[in-house]
Amino acid sequence: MTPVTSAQTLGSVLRYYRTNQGLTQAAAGRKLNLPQKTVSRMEAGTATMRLDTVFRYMAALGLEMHLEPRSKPSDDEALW
Amino acid sequence: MTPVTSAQTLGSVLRYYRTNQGLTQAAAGRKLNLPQKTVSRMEAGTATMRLDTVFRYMAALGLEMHLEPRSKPSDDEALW
DNA sequence: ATTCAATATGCTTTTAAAAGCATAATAGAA
DNA sequence: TTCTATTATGCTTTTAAAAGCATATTGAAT
Repeated sequence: MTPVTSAQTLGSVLRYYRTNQGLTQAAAGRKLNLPQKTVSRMEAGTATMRLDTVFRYMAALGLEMHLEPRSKPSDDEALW
Repeated sequence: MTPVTSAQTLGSVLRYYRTNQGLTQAAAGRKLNLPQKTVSRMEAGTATMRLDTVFRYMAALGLEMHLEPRSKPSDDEALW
């Protein structure tokens, strides 16, 4: 759905999917040994987060990523 | 196209889009002040890469990201 | 085979993430 | 408003990315 071009937006999208599954940060993180603290930072949109941490969290939420050419010049607002 | 669930696959996909645009690592990186070295590491699939570095490179290539539920249990092979 | 462009790699400094230890702040329900 | 669950944040150690300096290696063309 929402195109992601920043850590901020990525954080919101991840939070969206987590809450949709009725999970707390701690519960989601437990699945792949990510401490609640780290989940919190990631959802907050920390830009310097490590890539593998993001992929671990995506695995915990059962998500996959797709890359494609940008549709609009810069549409990186959170929409929820 | 290819679902991305790891730094490795992400690297291949980024490389795919770059070469498709007839760009060298240096040329692509120059657009957002990423040294060729960093582009090389990213395309090689360095797992510990920083998230903002990935987004800068995506911007250089005019790409956006989309997250969605995983289609298959684990389909993270490069397909090209 | 040579050559040159392109990619991979090395060393160093500075900067900060990850996670273990935790507590503080906040939101949501009764 | 008062609990309590949830989320945000703090300090420390260990580990490594980013990028400036560069060189080594590889690949593609003639």
